[in-house]
Amino acid sequence: MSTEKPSTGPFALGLLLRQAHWRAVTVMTEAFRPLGIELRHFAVLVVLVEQGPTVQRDLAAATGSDKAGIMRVVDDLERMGLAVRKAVPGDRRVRAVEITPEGVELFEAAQVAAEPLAERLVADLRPGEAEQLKDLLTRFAYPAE
Amino acid sequence: MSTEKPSTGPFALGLLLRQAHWRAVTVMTEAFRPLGIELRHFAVLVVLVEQGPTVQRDLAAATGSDKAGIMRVVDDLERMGLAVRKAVPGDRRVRAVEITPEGVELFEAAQVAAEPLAERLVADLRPGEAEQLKDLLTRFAYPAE
DNA sequence: ATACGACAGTATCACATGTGATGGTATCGA
DNA sequence: TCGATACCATCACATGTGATACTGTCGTAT
Repeated sequence: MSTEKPSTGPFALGLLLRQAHWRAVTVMTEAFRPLGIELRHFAVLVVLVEQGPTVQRDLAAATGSDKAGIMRVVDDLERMGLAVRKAVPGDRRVRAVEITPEGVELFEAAQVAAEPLAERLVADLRPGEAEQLKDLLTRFAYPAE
Repeated sequence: MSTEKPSTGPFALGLLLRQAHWRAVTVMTEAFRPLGIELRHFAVLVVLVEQGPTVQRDLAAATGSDKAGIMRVVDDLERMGLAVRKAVPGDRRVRAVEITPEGVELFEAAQVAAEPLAERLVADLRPGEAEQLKDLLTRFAYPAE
């Protein structure tokens, strides 16, 4: 599935981003496989840990998927016992999603599992270059205004 | 569709790559829309221009999609008159895909259309940083060996 | 008070994409 | 020459994803 090294031209950067993203996704997916979850499940868990109980609408906004996709992910998480939907007093339309103790446990296990892989991803970069890359990517991905 | 700025941790780099890649894809897709093709069509054209007539299996390897996907893309290109399947003398199993003059024409038009957008993508970076980013991404995406 | 628009969540559909099976051809070895 | 094996392109199918329509609830204004 690996692609060729791109040549120059206006598309070089895009192709590089694609390949780099693909590599990161592949490695992380592999890391999560033994835990029984996929990236998108974990992405939701991250938000739940950082923000506490969250409405599905906000989960969709925070992860970039749409509400239908979030519904399926939350369905999965609920089936696995990693999160629960709870009624919100005062607004019966919304159902807040809350992480369970099992979910927290798995989240921490995922952190531990991912750490060495994240290290290995940037192993070929010289000291400091990883931070440099993150800085450049941040400014590229979130241009001013 | 835009996601939140990622925090720190082992996943920051992956999330940044995702967001950066998404931005590049969005911009380029928009650039190709008036030409009537999509990114994956153009990706095949790039290979055809750079390497000349190419077997479908190699196209699949070069673009990262699978053989069935390549078949559908080549179907599209043939329908649009941008490429043709030609029998290969000496091996009747394979059909080499070759770009047509119309294909070359559209390829060059796409280059012209993409150039200013590629500039704009890196407009927020300081001089030289675009090359730096490309260099880092290359070493990240294609680790030694 | 009720009628209306806005919105959260759900269910359903259409479509795109990846995987396994099939047909046909070339290559190798006996 | 013939049979076995390898390989390419295609087809048919299953799976997953995004878009659409629907239900129930809330806020608001008349």
